[in-house]
Amino acid sequence: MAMSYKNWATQIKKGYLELCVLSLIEQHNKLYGFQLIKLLEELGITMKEGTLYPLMNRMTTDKVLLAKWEIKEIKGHPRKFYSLSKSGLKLLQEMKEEYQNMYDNYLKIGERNE
Amino acid sequence: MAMSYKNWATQIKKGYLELCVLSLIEQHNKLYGFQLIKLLEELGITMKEGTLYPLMNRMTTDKVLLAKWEIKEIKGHPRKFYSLSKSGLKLLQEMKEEYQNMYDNYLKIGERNE
DNA sequence: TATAATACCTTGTAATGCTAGGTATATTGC
DNA sequence: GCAATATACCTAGCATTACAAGGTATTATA
Repeated sequence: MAMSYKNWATQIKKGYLELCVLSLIEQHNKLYGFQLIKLLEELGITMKEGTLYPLMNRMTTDKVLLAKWEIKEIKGHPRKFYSLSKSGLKLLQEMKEEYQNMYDNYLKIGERNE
Repeated sequence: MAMSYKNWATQIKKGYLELCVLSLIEQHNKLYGFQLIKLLEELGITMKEGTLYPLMNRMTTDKVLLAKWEIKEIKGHPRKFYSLSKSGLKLLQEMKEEYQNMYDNYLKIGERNE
């Protein structure tokens, strides 16, 4: 048998997670990876490390994000902070519009008479 | 260079298209493939044939959809009509909840004070 | 007799979420 | 002192799927 659509949530997450990550970074100005995972979790959005870190690296390579290591004041593992680049901000605006469009179009399906 | 996120719309479409297709079939009771493409287009949702037909076949194999050929009254190419199975209807309800959840969680990112 | 529209299908490619592992640092409990 | 946990980051490989680009068949139009 194929896979009984247990992975539907996985499918739709592609792209959605990028949108949420960029939105969070926009709101907080800068964030590091582990922090992002925690913040997303608080919002009810699950994102595994194996998903986040490759995503952050891709977006950094593509100059959507700027990355900067920071040594913690006293101790602990260094943190890699991400912030939006100019093109990243522009991309985010486009994503937001597109995402809103998709949601609005979805809602149209249920509409019959008005 | 990687790919400058031209395909973001492609990413997020995974899963979203399944939701829209199932919703449309629910609303119309039964639909055939070509008709679905037209209906989606009217709603502003682009879905290519090379995407739709494999999707319909997957969902039929997985018993989410029931398929039935119909010969047109007089002439023309036969049409394959799809309708929701019992499990398909259940799946759709779950998808709708999940999708709404995702949208609500996304909106939470922007919320600061209330 | 082309061309276009309807209506369905398939092969191959590119892209990515997740599993399951790994490394390193610091704190807490025994 | 030492095991366990938490923090913080990383990677290889797998499974999945939207799309491009091709195809077949039927009917209407120019």
